[in-house]
Amino acid sequence: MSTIRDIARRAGVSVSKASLALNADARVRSETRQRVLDAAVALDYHPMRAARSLSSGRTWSLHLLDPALGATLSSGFFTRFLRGLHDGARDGGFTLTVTVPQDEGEARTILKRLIAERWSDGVVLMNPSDDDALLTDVVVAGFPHVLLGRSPVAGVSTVDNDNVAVARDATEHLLAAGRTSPLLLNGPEHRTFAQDRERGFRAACTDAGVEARVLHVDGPPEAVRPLLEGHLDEGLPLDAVVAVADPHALVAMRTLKERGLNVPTEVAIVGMNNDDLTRYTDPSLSSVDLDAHALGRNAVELLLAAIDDQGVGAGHRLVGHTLVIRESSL
Amino acid sequence: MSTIRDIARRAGVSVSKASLALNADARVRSETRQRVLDAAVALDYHPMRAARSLSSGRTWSLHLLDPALGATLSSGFFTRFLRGLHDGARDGGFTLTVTVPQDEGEARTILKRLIAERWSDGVVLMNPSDDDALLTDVVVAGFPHVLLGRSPVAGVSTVDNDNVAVARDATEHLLAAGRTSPLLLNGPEHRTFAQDRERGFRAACTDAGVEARVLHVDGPPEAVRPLLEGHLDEGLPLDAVVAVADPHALVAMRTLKERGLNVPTEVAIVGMNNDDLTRYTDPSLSSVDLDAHALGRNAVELLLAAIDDQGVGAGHRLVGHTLVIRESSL
DNA sequence: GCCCCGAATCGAACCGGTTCGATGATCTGC
DNA sequence: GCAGATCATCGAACCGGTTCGATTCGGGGC
Repeated sequence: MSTIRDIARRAGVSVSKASLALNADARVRSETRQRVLDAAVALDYHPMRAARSLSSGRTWSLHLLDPALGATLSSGFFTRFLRGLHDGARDGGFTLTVTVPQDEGEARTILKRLIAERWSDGVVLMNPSDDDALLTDVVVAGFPHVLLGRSPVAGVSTVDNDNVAVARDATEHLLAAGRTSPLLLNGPEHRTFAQDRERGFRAACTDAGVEARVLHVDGPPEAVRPLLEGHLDEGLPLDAVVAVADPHALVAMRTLKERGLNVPTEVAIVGMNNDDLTRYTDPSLSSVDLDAHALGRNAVELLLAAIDDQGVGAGHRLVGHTLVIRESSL
Repeated sequence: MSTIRDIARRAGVSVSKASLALNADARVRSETRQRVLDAAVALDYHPMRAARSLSSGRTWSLHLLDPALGATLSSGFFTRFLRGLHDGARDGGFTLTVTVPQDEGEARTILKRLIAERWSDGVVLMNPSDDDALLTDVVVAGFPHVLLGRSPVAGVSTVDNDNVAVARDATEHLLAAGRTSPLLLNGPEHRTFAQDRERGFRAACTDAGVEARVLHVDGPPEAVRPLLEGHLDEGLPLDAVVAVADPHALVAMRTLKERGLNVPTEVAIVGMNNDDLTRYTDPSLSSVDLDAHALGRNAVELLLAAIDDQGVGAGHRLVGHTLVIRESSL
């Protein structure tokens, strides 16, 4: 393993000049710089990360902190988001590190260590639960960060979809085809994304002059079944379902079929997240693609801006979505 | 931010003794150690990662290098594997870093930098393509590593399932129910896992005295459709399908239904990887769970052993699997 | 009472980079 | 031709830990 001192010796310059040359500093003549670079190539020199971090104060790494490891979202969403983060980080010369705490408490401990031990220059927060402590921590510490989703705490940078529009678009698509009794299978009532989606759903229903019905699913996708059966048992009309996530849509589809209702002729369904397998189900599932990759890239952009300029305030980005129409809503 | 010198000063000891105390060295009296620890807590001291790395030569981080980011596997598999890696790393006091090269060439560059810049103590290799260069690199460098899958190159540590048994179990399950015309929808012929699974499939067929038919799918899951249609058009008998991955199974299921064949009564199907959504499809899909979490944990264990004892040779671990029976093979 | 050994302790060196401050050389302008 | 500014250059300090080697101290054995 060669060090910068080896390079300096071979190029016949001092260590300090070698460092400046390698970092393209203007104070070194281009002819000298070339000699240093040649030496570096000849000796297959690579600066040691730890040493560089120690002296420069930059770690050149970003951190993803996700208590659920994307478990509550569709799995395809998580990998695409990760890839988006990664691509952005790489373009900025950064590395991506992932930590998966078991719960919110551990997440806080890890976040504190992460900041105190200075092993990352910034952090991406995913899926924090309703406890705002984590977000408050990061704001108080003034540490570069970005949250996926909408923040209940002020001063937090965020990247998100326009969830109102996401739900409105899905609903309008169903209503435009002449459906008149739509149902929203929504997430837990207290989560902001669920509130936004409900607002979008209701707006579309109002515009079309139809009644909006909403069920809140708290728990695994299987919880959809009894809720939906209850809805049908009450004799309420139903010819369109908007589901907060694809697994919920699939459980709904299955439940409806078992009750003798055909999808999509009698009931049309649209899910969200555009999970990998949606195109292979029977019938294939329409879904709103949230462009997880773009969410990731935008998250990193905000993060890098905060790192470069610590004084910058909280930033916010909204990322576009796409309705992917498949058989379940034809 | 407090440093170890602050701790030493407050505890009234030298910096060196503070360091020893913090690392629980036997040379320091427990009473003195306590004083140091108290000082550390009082000042909320956290040793800076970069400094520790530089002096100790350990980065306390592991690296996952995956050109495909699990894209070729079911998405649920990747996150479970990642979680297994993460849990193992955490128990060993390590951090997990993920890098996602665009292709095999970039993967090699990154691997070389990773080793040269010493930003990880070990690397987990996933999905290297058929090019053996990457594996050869890591063996030549003598760098701690572990490969997910079977290695075509000698001297590589591996973690894998017993793919022969995986396919045999799935096939036996179908044949035990009285099926007599099984078909294996396998992966690319040149991949070792596909070869192993074919062997297991054929073994089970031979034992049961039925003819083994195999189709090789190279490309996206959609490629299953024309292959399977060709098989049916030839008039070949078919009452059982073993698919190399769940998406393939779903495409097969769909194709069969469109040809008027009922699943599972006329044709039973078993997939592999036990993807998240398999339980929500219609009918729900039987699948072999490869215990991705255990694969991850075992990978880390091998890695840590190699890091602690550089002299240790290549290690190999086989992880058990579980057949999850659902409606598609009843 | 003396010597030896081990334990406790500390200062200093070290890891491999970056950056500051001083020095000497070259150039400009009058 | 010389003062003053500009520039290249280098040694040394620094980042914050770990670890080596030397020193001091106390206790046990003869």
